[in-house]
Amino acid sequence: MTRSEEDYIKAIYHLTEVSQKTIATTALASQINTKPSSVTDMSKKLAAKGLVNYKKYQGVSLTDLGLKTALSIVRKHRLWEVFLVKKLDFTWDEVHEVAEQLEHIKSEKLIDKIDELLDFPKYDPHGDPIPSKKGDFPEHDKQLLSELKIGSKGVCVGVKDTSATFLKFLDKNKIALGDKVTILEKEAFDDSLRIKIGANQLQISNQIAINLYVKVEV
Amino acid sequence: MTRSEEDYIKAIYHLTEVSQKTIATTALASQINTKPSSVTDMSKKLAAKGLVNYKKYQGVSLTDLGLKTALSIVRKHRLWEVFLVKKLDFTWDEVHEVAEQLEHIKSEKLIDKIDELLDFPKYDPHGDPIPSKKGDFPEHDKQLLSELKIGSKGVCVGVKDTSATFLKFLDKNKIALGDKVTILEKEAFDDSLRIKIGANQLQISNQIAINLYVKVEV
DNA sequence: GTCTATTTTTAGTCTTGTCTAAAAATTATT
DNA sequence: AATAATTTTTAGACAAGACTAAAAATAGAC
Repeated sequence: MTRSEEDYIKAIYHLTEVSQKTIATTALASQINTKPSSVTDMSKKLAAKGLVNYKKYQGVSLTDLGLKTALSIVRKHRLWEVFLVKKLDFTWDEVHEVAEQLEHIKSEKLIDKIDELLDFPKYDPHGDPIPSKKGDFPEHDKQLLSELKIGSKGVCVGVKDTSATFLKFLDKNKIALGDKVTILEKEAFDDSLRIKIGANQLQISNQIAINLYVKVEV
Repeated sequence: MTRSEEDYIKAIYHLTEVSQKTIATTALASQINTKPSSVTDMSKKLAAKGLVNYKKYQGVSLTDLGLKTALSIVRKHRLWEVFLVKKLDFTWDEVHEVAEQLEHIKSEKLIDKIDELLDFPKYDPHGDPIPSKKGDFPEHDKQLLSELKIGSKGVCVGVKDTSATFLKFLDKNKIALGDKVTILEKEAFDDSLRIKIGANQLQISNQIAINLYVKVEV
């Protein structure tokens, strides 16, 4: 598999996570920063290799083989991210670009050993689950902070937006994965929330609340 | 720089280590497993980028910029090799192929952090010196085992042939870098040597002796 | 010093992955 | 249901890198 093919497979996978059904040519093109005509060409090639289902004018979807391939790439990406943060002191907003390169390294032994070195982590630095070698995901009953009722408590477990901007903003506000949160108040006017996080109280905008995942205490 | 360009630069560097002068098109082609005509094309491109000196029919040599580039790639390659052996328990005959991929990862921070994690090693698992960030090499007065006189003592510090075949052969004979050796006898007939290595005695062929570097005790 | 033999370069082709512009199909509108 | 708008595909072109075959230059042999 070429690097480009892997990028397409991964992009299709990520789009499928949100929209379920087949991925439209234009959607894939914009995800991958290319033109629809290029996507059409590549779709044919990937279909010929048995990685995607493709019918003219109907977009693409991953085959079982394609899904397996995608999961292997996602696994590598997320394991490398953990490695960068845990072993090399990268911050969580720095890891993406480098992992984007490292995910294409071809060596099964390498990634297995990295997994072992990290003691088989289940989540990457942004709280995204790391598929196992077989492709299974750890189950996680996370929900967006914005969905919680007043008074409910939870623990921050992930971010939906993984942009450096958002991550640095969280750092600045001393919000980190693992922190305990309680919803104190909801402001109907702008959907902002007053929360207790760790020992502090904080007023956070809806924009934050809809991008922060929490695991609710039962 | 593309991956291909980096491969050319590295190959020119390695050929220069042995032969000093300008590198012939055919020599470079065979090093890189390609055809002379492809080398000519690439030579022009690299010359246009200021990485090599190239004049028709006269081969190529690295410019200062080219040398700097080569050293940076060699540095990355060798640091990754150390990482694979020290942190991930790869054997010294397994590391080359993977390092060949990892050396192309573009992130200055990444390689600096790897360097730090490994505590700034000076030699790779085969005993080859690791250039510093600035491009300086640790000095090393090594010589081939075959060049030693009877009775002289030394320590194994490197291998000239880094093929998996040779490395595994050394493993099988319990010869490792760091081992102390003494030349006991030289067989004029086939240039084989009887040596003391660690606690054992061993008869080794000239083929081994001309591929094993030792640092002589003074 | 001429005449081979070898090396190197050129010219033209191929593949991968991309693009633009135009044509075809699908979807939306009324 | 017919037409307009959008999406998708095709056709043709281009850049990077590589290859083959032929031409040109250099090196070696006598």
